[in-house]
Amino acid sequence: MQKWERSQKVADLSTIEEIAKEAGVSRSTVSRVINNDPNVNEQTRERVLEVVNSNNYVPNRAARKLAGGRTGVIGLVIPIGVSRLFVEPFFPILIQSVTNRCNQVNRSVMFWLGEPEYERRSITQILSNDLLDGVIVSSLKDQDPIVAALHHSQIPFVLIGRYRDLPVNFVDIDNEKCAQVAVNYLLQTGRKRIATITGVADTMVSRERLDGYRATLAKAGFAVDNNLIAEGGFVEEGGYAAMAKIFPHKPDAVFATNDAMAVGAIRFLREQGVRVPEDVGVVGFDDAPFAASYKPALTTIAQPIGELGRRAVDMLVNVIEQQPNDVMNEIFASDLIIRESA
Amino acid sequence: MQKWERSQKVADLSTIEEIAKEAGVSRSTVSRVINNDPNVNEQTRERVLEVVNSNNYVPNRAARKLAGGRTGVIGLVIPIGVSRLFVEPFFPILIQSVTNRCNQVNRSVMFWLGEPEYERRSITQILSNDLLDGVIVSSLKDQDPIVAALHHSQIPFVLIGRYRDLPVNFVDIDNEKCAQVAVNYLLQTGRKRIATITGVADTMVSRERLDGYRATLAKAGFAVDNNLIAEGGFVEEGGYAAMAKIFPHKPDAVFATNDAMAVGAIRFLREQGVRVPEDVGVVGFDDAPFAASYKPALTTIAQPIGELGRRAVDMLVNVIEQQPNDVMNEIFASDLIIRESA
DNA sequence: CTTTAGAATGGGAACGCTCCCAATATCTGA
DNA sequence: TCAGATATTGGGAGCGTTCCCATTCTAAAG
Repeated sequence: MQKWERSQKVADLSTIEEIAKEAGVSRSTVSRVINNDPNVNEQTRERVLEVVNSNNYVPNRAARKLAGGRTGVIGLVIPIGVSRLFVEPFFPILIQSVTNRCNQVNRSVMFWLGEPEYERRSITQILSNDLLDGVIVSSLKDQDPIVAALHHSQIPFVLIGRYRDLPVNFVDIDNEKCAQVAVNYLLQTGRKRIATITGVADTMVSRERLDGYRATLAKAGFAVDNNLIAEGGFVEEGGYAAMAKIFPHKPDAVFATNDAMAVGAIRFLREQGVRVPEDVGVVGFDDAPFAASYKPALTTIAQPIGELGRRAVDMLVNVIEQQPNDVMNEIFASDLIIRESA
Repeated sequence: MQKWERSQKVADLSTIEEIAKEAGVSRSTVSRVINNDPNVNEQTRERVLEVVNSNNYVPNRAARKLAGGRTGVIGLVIPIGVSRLFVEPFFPILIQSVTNRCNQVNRSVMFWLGEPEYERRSITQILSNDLLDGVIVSSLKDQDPIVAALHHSQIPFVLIGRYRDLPVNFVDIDNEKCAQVAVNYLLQTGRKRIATITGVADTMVSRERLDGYRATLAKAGFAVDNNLIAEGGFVEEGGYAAMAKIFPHKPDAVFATNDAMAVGAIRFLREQGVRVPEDVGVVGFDDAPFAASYKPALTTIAQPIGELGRRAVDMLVNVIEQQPNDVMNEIFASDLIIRESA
């Protein structure tokens, strides 16, 4: 009930003008204080701050926005369907890390999840949503029109995962390198017929991981057998189906480009009476929370998902506030976690 | 590229005043049209609408709010930590269904995910976030101060899951009844020592499921053995640990109050060489996406999660627009899905 | 043909903030 | 001691809406 009273008090002095009066200064001075303008006398600042805090004053975001300021609201757009959203741990972790960081830096998050497909309406809604200071977009398909639209608009934005066609701000991991590490490990452990299960076509991340797979195999002097490549759409069922397609071609290892598909693949193998890792080694990708406790525990590439989300927020805030001329990129390292499955 | 040009056009005529000029009417008339005021000549309305549409005009939400209108933004608050968020499929599905419905009814979603704990600051931030028309809250603990705060403020809100201490709007399932169905099924199949793994203490949902378990057992003439009750915190690890505690007391069945814990319990049982369902039957709760493909396929209670989310949105929109005097409640039915684990 | 109710429309004021410029207070050095 | 900076502060204007009241127009009634 105490908190209840506090929140009651919120309503008492709720405009900048009221705070100003209480503190014995002008509206402008209060504005300067809450916006960290250096041109304020230190004592005045303290006095104002005290009134602000004791009244639990929070500036009205709508008014602030209208007057040309910022709202402190960041948009998060993840254009994928339900099926992936709740199967891949990537997304909950990402969402969590983005929202947490936003809260830390005193921002709110507005959310758009995978519409079946962008229509003009959705994009318009996001872009012309005057409440947003900036936007974070993850898991794009190639040519997703939202990027061009965002790029053309003046709204600051950051991608999680890179984009080919335009110079944009992004954070990402080095997918090609990751694939290389995974495949090399498989090669080192003596595998000869290494398959791969790819994610979603039209996707940078899928393409890069596949490129890495191909390049590494080629470099090691192995021919790439297209029968050993199948698409799994990043979901467990897809991994199962892809494994079914690949299996007749006698792989002795599989690089599944995420853990959900690795699990699907293992499920298929198990049903065939194939032992993992003895007969076929499986490497996943993501280091999902279940990866360690799964039987067999998954050998997998650990993406710093939380770090990606946090950095995306920081980068976006930086773009919003500093308006730099150059685009910013940041590539994160990932590790191979060796466990039981390969 | 076409879409790009469209979004360019958005910027052209972007204020109500410009639209008014273009349509040859006043600001007020345009406002009436976009707010569906009946006092507008039909021809005028059409003309205005045409200009609005061809210019892809969207009213400025900040201005609208400031002038006393609505923003069309709904807050979604889910006060749980990461650990549950990405382990329980309940949340992604809920989030997805809420955001989708919001998009359908032309609303945006603003998001607060499980802070370690509410501080005054968080609540203030949510409540005094003048950008919100209303709030949906899910997965509360008892006495969560946000409910009292919300209740006291004038902000319309709807809970997903009921709340004991105050008359509030909510949607929910009948947890007690569900538990009854699950336990009765176990009894019917001849189980004699039925255990239960509860979720998070201080939680209506846990308490209700436990009450249902107790009542059903009592009604069937069985004594309730507290050794057969353990808390699992709604996570897989917790289910495993709870099963470890219960196991020495020779249960022949377990009602796990969600699927994640059911999986944890089965993992433990398997490690002990116990067969499921032959030696110990396991019933879960949620009908998680993995429940059907799990081995053994989970017998579980199917909650209409998507429906809960959608109805919560509809109810909230109704509250926002109609401002009814009475609180609204809606209880959804759930089904027992019989598969292999019991 | 005039009057009047009602339909349709227009425009001022206000919402709470930031930006900008002007005004005042304080300090510096010769 | 005084001009000229410099530090601090104050207040008007305006952001794009909605609400409310006033005004204009229309058509029916007398």
